[in-house]
Amino acid sequence: MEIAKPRTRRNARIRQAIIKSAVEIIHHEGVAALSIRRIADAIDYSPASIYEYYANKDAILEEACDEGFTKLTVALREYPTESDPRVAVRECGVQYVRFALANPDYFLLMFSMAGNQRIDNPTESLESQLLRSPAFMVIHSHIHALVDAGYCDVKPNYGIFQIALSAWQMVHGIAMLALTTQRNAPVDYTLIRMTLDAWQRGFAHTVAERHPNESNC
Amino acid sequence: MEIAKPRTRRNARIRQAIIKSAVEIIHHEGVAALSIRRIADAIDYSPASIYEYYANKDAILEEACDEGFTKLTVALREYPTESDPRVAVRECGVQYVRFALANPDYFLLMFSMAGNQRIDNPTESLESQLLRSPAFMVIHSHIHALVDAGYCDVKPNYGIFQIALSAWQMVHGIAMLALTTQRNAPVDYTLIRMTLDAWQRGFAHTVAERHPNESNC
DNA sequence: TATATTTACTGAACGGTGTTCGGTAATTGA
DNA sequence: TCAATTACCGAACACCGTTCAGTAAATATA
Repeated sequence: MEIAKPRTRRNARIRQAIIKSAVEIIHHEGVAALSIRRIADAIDYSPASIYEYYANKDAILEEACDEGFTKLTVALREYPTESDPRVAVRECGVQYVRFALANPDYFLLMFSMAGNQRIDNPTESLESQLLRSPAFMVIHSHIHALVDAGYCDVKPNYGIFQIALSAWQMVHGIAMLALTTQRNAPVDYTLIRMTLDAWQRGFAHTVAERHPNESNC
Repeated sequence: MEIAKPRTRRNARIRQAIIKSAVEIIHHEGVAALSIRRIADAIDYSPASIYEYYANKDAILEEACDEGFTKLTVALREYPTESDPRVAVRECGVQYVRFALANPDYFLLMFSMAGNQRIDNPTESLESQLLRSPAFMVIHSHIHALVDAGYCDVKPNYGIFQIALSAWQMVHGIAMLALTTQRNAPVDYTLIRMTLDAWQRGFAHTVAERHPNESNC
């Protein structure tokens, strides 16, 4: 089993071709245009043959999404870690939004599939799940550097993980609203940077103080 | 044309029944279970008859989404305006997240349709478009009160509108990530309130100052 | 090399979808 | 009462994801 047999490699190549054409169709014609018959056409197979390589359409989409998250991780890593962590955090967020806007249908698909993902361990905490996600870890490590550099305080019940999650929520909201409700409007990255700087300023020094008159639940 | 004719009222009632059953199906069985034949069954008509009242399925979904945004607006208005604006802004955000989590499929549909909405005036600015949206205006007016009370500064190129948009982006990100990637995880509203307070703190007094080493574009 | 066995692939079909269209029944206005 | 409009439906079209029996090809066995 050390060396892959020809059959196994052919198998892998066809699986790859299926995913590749799926991603291309999504990118060029939108996710609505993607069908098993369309993929089969593109790789010169019959529709039924696709099912020799993937259990169903969802399995294909899942694998395409996994690739998408890998690409997203690469994009997030683009800004160097060794620079000013305040800038790194902000530019990492900018990269997130840029990726979303550059691959709108793909990005929307990634996050509409995310809920259907098979849960390997349902009892696993949200925190440990996210800490195994490379894309989230890029944000997390930048936040870590921000805290280490003293630009940001952590509280007992609101630590690096919570701040990183909040950063993800902020940039995800910017990206999603731009994709869904402002698809035609031009994107002003100067404004986005100002927003991200303001977000960051909120976590400087006084993270966990609550405003008065809190209402619970 | 002052008084509606019986035919017109019957027409309106059937249109309403179509939307009502559509919303019910989405709420009880998810958006994937919704079909023209399913709606026709529910209101005791043939599938073809539906097309006497709506041009196609998208027109039905659009009207259902409009209703959803109205319900969202009502939910956002739940917290009183006359209270401390800092708390009002935060609790308005909490209401946004609560609505999303209470109507997951409906909420996701609303924002997946939003991009397909017919644009009455394509040249209209994003700002004036949003200022006509009642749901956004609830957030906007709370931010207005926050600024008026002196808790928050405005800059020439980053005013009330931008702050309100940023607030929407923040709560939308929280809601969407909770719905898509953390659907099984329990939601901690205490943490969400801390996040929203931190967001708000970022806009206190020093909104538009940029961090060093800015990279443009 | 010849044969048995596993693998790869396909055509046709099933039940579902949104949508259209010709025809019929019901309602309306004159 | 009768013509004209409206409401409604059955049947069909073209697509979808998926299954399955059956055939062709590749592999393993002798």
